[in-house]
Amino acid sequence: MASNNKTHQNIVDASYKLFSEYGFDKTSLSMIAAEVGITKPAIYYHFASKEALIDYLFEDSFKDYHFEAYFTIDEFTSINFQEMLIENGLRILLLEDEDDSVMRILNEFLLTITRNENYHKRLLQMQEDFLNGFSELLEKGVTLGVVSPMNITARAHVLAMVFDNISSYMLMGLKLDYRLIWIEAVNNAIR
Amino acid sequence: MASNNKTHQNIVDASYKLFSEYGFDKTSLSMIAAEVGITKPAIYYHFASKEALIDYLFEDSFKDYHFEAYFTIDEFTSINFQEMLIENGLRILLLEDEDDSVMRILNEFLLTITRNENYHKRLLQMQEDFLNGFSELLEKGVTLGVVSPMNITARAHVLAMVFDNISSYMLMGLKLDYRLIWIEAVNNAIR
Amino acid sequence: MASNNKTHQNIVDASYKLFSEYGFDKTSLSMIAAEVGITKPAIYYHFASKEALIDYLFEDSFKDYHFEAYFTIDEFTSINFQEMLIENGLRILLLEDEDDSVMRILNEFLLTITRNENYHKRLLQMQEDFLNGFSELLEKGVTLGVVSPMNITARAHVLAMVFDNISSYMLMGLKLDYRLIWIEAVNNAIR
Amino acid sequence: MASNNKTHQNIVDASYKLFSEYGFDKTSLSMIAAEVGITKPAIYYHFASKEALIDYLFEDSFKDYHFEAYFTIDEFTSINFQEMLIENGLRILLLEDEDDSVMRILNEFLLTITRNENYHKRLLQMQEDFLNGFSELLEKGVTLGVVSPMNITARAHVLAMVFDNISSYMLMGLKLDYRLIWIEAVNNAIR
DNA sequence: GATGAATGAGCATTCATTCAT
DNA sequence: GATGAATGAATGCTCATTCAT
Repeated sequence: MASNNKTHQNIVDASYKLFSEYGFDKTSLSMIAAEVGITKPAIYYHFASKEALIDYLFEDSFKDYHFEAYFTIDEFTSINFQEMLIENGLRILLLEDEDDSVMRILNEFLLTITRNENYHKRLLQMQEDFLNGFSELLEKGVTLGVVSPMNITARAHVLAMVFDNISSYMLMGLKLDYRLIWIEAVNNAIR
Repeated sequence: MASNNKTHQNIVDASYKLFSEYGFDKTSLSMIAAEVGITKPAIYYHFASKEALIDYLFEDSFKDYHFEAYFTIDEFTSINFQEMLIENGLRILLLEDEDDSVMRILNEFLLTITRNENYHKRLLQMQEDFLNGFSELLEKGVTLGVVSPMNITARAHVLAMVFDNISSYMLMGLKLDYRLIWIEAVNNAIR
Repeated sequence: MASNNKTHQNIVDASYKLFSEYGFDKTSLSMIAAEVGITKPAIYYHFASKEALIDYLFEDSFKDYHFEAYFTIDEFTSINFQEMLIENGLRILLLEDEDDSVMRILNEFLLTITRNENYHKRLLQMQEDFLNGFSELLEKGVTLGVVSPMNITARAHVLAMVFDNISSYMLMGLKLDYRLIWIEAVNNAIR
Repeated sequence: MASNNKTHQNIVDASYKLFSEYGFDKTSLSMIAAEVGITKPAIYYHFASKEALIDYLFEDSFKDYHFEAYFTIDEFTSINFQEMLIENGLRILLLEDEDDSVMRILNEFLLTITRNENYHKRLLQMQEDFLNGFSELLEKGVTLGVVSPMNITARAHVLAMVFDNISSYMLMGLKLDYRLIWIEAVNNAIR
């Protein structure tokens, strides 16, 4: 699909940086070309259009954002269940160290999504991946006898919402004790 | 300050509609003028600039979005605490009936915010208003003897996150049992 | 011709100030209205158009700029001729103290003039008024026996040019010994 | 720096023509584009902005307007001094044949200058170049024993003013015997 | 693989002017 | 005498895109 050429990657990198800083609309191909150090038409050699470039970033940025990347469900046992759930979830905090770019652009997509069919479906799937992931996980907990079977779907969803919002709040710069929040949420979920 | 003129309101209405549909950047003043049925310069008679128009919408759309508009803390008693917390919170579901515009534009601001100092501060304050609101509420619950005093801050924050995300998920079109989710979250919080 | 109303004069004053500072094109009626503290359409009550306002200023600002306002030819005698010519001419230096506005706007007209038939004629007349004035003056000097008759036209023109340029150079901010320059020019002219 | 492209020069030529005819403000980029036969954005390929285009013309039009372009001081001797001064100075009359554009635009700058720091300095320098040039020239005349040493600065300045005004008056369309005027001025200066 | 040159479409903004009140 | 509201026309500028080289 993509030419595995250096310029190609430079364009992608510059795009992440600029799109996340200024948004899709306020970032022009000129800006990207300037950042890369090439001319505008050169971008067209690598991407058919601005939209195609954005599409590429969409695929690229979400390819690792799925439930199993965070929660390794197979490793959960009746003994380590609570601990695993807490530790796995706290991986989300690592985003803080990471480059803001991916988070910001992810958010950019979230907005674009409400208007763009293409992305909308894909994002709903992702969101549901997490909702289902937490549901399955809790169900496994029930099977293992470490999670109460009552309202597990609702509890899984609460968990998913908290997990989701931790990254949002971090992105916005709110300084909260996310660690404690997550632990509290987990404890409620498996209680 | 605002002319109490009909055109003024028409511009505001059209702006809500178009901005929420296409976003700030992709909505031009021409589009707004066309929607209202006036000429572009007429907008400038009512708003100094596109930015000023957006600012106006910002103030306008957030003026009723604060904790006390949802949670009437004074009416909470030891007897009705749980029930009130649940019922008050479920008001968020009413957004579903309401015009999407306000929600969408609210989201638009959320994105714009990461890049715009002006809005950023204001939104953080709003977010903190809710975080603090839930904290105070739970503290009152502790005083009333209906809420466990353990980790109340973390629990308040979990509650705030769930509350916050319910509107986001609704906006995205996810069909979940928000009622049950909220009840579950409340029960965990006051347990 | 003009309504002898206060607002009328305020508009004229504001126009002098703003036109001289920003030029005709870059000064809008809005700016003038704002400076006066009235609304734009109010200007139209006093002046039919922007052009009419400028015309008015043109007439107004040049009405006192003619040779006889500086050189009182009748008072020149064989005894005081040189002294009078010097002293009268030095009046031009007083412009320095005066508000820059008039000089600046005069210059603005000078430019506009090359493009506008209306003003062009009028300004040529003014220029010629000075050229002729100096010629007559020197001729009188010849009659009085205090000025050499050779090339008096050319010498009058030299004098006019120096006189003219003194104001230009002052306007531009050049710091020269204009006094000495004028005396030198006069001495050459009547030698 | 400048693309050695034909269009570039066409833009410059059209700009000279139109700016000198209508002034900077009343000449729009559309007009220039139409005159050249290209589209507006094409101008932006060659000049970053309207201001940048004007700057370019400023540099371009003044690059040959300095004292030494008219007066070849080294060739002045005690024998040819008067003759050289006259002949060299009369070169200014050649401007008459030349395209008005340059003179007109030069005048346009003169006005712009009173408001624009950038140009102001540069023009003052040019003016001073001539003032100093004439001073040096007369000083050389003194050294050569062909010019009286009295008030040479004032006399040099008178000369500069006459020289300067000859072009202005020609531009305005005044028909004078500039030849005789200049000769007279020179004779007075070296007398 | 990439550039120079150019274009069509569009945008936010400003301005002189008008007119009913 | 003056204002509120609006307009038509224009302006400088930007952008995504194209295409011959």
